[in-house]
Amino acid sequence: MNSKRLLDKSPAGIRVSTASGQAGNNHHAGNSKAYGKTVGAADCGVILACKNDPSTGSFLYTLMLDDGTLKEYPSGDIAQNGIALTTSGKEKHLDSKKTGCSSSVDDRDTGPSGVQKRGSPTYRLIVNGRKLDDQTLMEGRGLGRRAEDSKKDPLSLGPDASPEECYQHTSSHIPVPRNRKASGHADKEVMAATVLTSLSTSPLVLNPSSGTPAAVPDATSRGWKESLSASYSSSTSGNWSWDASDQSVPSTPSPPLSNDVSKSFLLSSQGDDTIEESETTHFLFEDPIPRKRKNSMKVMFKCLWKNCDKVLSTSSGIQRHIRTVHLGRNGDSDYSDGEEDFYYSEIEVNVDTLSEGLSSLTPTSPTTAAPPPVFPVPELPQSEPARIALRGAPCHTPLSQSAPSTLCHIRTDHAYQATAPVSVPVSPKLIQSESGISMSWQSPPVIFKGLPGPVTQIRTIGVGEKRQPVQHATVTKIHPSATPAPKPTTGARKPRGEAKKCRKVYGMEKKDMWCTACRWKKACQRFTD
DNA sequence: GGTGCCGGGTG
DNA sequence: CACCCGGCACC
Repeated sequence: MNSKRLLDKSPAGIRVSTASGQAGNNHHAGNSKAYGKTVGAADCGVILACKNDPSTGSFLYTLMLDDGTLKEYPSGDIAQNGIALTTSGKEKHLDSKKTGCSSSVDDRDTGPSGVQKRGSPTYRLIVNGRKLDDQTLMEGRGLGRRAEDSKKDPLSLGPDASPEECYQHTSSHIPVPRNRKASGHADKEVMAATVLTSLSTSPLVLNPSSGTPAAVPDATSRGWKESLSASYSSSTSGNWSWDASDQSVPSTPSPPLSNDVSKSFLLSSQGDDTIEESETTHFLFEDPIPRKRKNSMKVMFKCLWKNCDKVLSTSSGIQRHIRTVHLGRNGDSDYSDGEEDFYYSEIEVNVDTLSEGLSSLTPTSPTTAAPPPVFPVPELPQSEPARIALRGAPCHTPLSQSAPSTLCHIRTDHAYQATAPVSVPVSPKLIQSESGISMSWQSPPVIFKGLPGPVTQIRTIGVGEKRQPVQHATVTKIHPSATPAPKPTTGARKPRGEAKKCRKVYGMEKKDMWCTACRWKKACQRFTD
């Protein structure tokens, strides 16, 4: 279960954009495919997208150069300029099966046909005749990505980066490298890449064409959910910038989790969480060490103009882009009346890691304290360009939906000492942020401890335990009235769980195999109810 | 009576 | 805090 520990690094250098715009509305249509790949070579930037040019029948590769500018190259030019896209893989079957809509990533982990998921082709990007394998690719990247930001980057251009293949790949379909399990980093980045990729292609609220937030295509959602669930099963996955500075932002949209997500998560967790060697369990659920990732945020600027998803690394660049392309102004002039600010968003990309997310999800994490609200992003003031962190993306991307909400609980043997997630039995309608933004509070559909079971919620809700007040405290900050009256149910004992506990499983003679809680005569954390 | 685990004690 | 344990409720 190496896959449980994934996503140590976020694909900072990975930038994806839907060349055709439509911001997520048709990213399954196969009209345009986006691939993010940062190539360390100085003479190459980031391949942002590969899009089909219906007028010429050829394909255009959108490259972001290190200076933040975008250039488009016909596929022919790409080849002529020495950038060739090849693959050594044999992933055809995968591609054809997944018609670009379903997530291949999650299948890798959770699908029944897990075998096929291993051993992805080795995608290669050839730059000026130099074949860049994963190792090479990670050595240096454009977009200001620091070399240490990533050890591996399995996300590469699709197999046979021919236009054909390019065409077939949707943004939600990222080839998953195989035979990379050993390091584990590959999977991490795959997950990270998938998340970012899908995110960037999700509908933008500011995009009029995107319609209501709920308009996210099912396929997209499913892909998201699947990929996310995969990352959940990895036990460590993305912290989508839930850093402290962002907690104060009440407008962080993050729709409630779907049951699918939780289900997937639970299932995967359950599968992983069967009786194992305690050592393994310890390893898998080991508490990540919280770290600061403040300075690991890379700010990118994304054009919000309808049907335009340009992503540039500099504000000036994006402003220039908007002025020239969308506002029809003289591109040479640096004059800016600030109007451009309306048309691009600042995107914080956590270049550090996705996996550290869990570690930061402390009991006071907004995840538990403030369930992601569901609402459209209000118009952003001109004075401050839209600041949309990934988790706060204006659209209800699956990422924002679930990443923070579902990754919040770490299961450890000491988990009982941490604040356990509590499903507050409050109607979503009752919760409203002080800013007037309605928030949807659903009982976390995701059970934190890996072992699903109805009892868990009953238990957390119904019993006044020491751990509960912490939860209430944080909730109260959001909306005191939403907090049920403290239960003075002293003496109320929660019903005994039905699950076998360590004592029964291992027996007294193997007490050292018990979870710590059991050893300490605390509520078993290994076999939760 | 065995078990789970709360509540409290100790270092 | 980590660790331990008395004692009680549940089965």
